[in-house]
Amino acid sequence: MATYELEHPAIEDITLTDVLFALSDPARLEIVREVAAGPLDMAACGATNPGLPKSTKSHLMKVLREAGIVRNVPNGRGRLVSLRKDELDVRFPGLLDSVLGS
Amino acid sequence: MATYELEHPAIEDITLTDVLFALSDPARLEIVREVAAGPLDMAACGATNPGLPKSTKSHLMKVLREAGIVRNVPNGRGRLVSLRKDELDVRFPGLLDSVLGS
DNA sequence: GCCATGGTTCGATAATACTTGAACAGTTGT
DNA sequence: ACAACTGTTCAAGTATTATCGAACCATGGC
Repeated sequence: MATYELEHPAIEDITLTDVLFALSDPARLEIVREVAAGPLDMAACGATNPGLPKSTKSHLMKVLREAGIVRNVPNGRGRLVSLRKDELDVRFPGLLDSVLGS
Repeated sequence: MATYELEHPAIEDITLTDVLFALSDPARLEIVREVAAGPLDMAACGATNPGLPKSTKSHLMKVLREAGIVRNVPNGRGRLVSLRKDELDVRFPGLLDSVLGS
């Protein structure tokens, strides 16, 4: 069947509280930090959490994606994860930089 | 008995994830916005939530206080709530401004 | 001292969120 | 087509958090 894309919220539907909640978990925040440097294969990120079950990692990623923080697109056999930085910087100016800088 | 002060975390014990979590709830974020303008009697804040039971409000305030976002000191018969802005600005530069500005 | 006022704490219940194995779905390579 | 590989979804169990009445505590005024 066709490559299946996951749902991503439109930039205007992203809420501040959902973003803050998604970032309030250490494991998720760590993923965001890793991805902040540039897009990463899903298999590659989460290096700090080696034994993490894949279903758990998938769920963490889902929360980040549904909050509008991360974009997750099919890439070959796996998926490429990237930070929606430009969009977030417009929607919540300075937020990402202050969080990642702390 | 003596005036009872509540526990407040030292600035260096405040964690980013706890702060983000405390701010990720709409009702708590609203309280922070109200207090951002200046210290407020506890009875005065929460104007947007008229029917809120006092035990619930007390709990919301506790989460904000334990996260290190708010200071809560006895004031006459009631309590005065204030934002720990100066401290937070040192610990997490730009964070509060970007959250409150969004 | 006594009462009214303003908040905290406790306890029980409801609602959310997290974790994980197992089953399933797409893609690549042979 | 088949097998290997990645990741998603489902479902069930666990854990954390929210809610709110009732009881309690401290203060101020009388």
